[in-house]
Amino acid sequence: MSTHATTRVAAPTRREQILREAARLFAERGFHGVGVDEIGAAVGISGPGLYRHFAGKDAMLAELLVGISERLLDGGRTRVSQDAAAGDGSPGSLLDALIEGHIDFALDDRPLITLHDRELDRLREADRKRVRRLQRQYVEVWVEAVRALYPALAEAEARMTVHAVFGLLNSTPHLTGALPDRDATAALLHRLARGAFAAAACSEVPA
Amino acid sequence: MSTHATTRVAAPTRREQILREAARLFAERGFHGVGVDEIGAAVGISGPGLYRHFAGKDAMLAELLVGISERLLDGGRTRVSQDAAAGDGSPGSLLDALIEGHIDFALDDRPLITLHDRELDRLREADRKRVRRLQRQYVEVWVEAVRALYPALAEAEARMTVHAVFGLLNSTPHLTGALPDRDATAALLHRLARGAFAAAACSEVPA
DNA sequence: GCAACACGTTAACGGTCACTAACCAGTGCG
DNA sequence: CGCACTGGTTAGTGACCGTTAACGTGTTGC
Repeated sequence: MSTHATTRVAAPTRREQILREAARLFAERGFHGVGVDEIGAAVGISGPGLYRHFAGKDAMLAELLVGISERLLDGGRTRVSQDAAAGDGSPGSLLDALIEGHIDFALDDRPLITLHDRELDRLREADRKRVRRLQRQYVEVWVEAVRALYPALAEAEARMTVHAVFGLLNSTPHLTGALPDRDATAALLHRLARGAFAAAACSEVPA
Repeated sequence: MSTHATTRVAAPTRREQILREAARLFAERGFHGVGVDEIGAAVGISGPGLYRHFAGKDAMLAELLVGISERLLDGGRTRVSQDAAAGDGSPGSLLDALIEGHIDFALDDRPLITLHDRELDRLREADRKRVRRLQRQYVEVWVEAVRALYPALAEAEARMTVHAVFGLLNSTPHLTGALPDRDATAALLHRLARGAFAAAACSEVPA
């Protein structure tokens, strides 16, 4: 990859570099478990040099979590629009697109996924509310897609199912070590998610 | 251990009380995020009084995590034996029993479930290895049950599916606040898990 | 009665850690 | 040149926190 990269995806700026390493370290050892000196060391500068780029450790976590949540929501909404525009009819296409997008995210940004549901409580009130709002909106995008496909499914059950499927898709970080084959993993996860949704819709209230 | 405890389930001893509150606090704010004074305050004693019952903060976490892992594995193995003994034939009965047991655990001991996959790295090497070993054995119990029901499913995929289903079942702590109806929740989760397993077994390699 | 002990208490200590202060090298620019 | 600004550096500081020390108090067995 590009040391100079004359074109678009410019070389990763220092800020981004710091954020990436911080995400990795936070995911590995927890927010409180990693010191600013370690974060600095991970990008080649040491300790308080970070304060030229961030107001503090909290600010790094906040930017990470808000960033993840925004990217997830944006990605979801983009797929909704694309699917609506393409209007090719197949009823599950939107749900498939959402699942695929989430899987890409879970596989490519494992540290962020870990942080996303692990360190939310370490945020200041304002940031936490913002992240929760974004998360709620993302869930809502999914719930609508699910209910469009399975109209018989009640809203409460759809929402819980979406949460559960998130847990399923986000389970990849728990697989210690690199996973063997990315495509096969993605395909399997996709199948599992669809299976869960189908089961949710089937035999809704079992007497 | 027990001071005298002539009988079985005596009133909750101080130790157990401390463990429960510590689990709750660790789950809420992370191992490093909660101080010994808070744990003490949660059980009515203050600060260093805890050291009459535990060697240190680490020891509490270790006992919690080892305890969870042992209870899970024991529960799983018990159900395997019971199912084998009852030998009533229905092929999915063992898997259903495992799912049900895990759901009971996830719903009744939410803080422990949270700790179980969040704070493992805060343990000393020896304890961490022990917990991982127990977890691996528990997964293996599931993998065998799954492959007994779906013999066509490859072992690697079965194992990954089991991990994913754990993620699905363990998603309940993320549902902020008390869940509305325990039985309905359990039934839904059970259905989702079965759906995921069925999907894993279906159309194993898609060309 | 009293020694031993279980179970607390408060005070202090040592280390860690986020953050600040003060300082400094390079770069672009008039 | 001089000047400002960016992005570093090291040293220090105040707070927090896990742990230990020293001490006290009821209960229990002999």
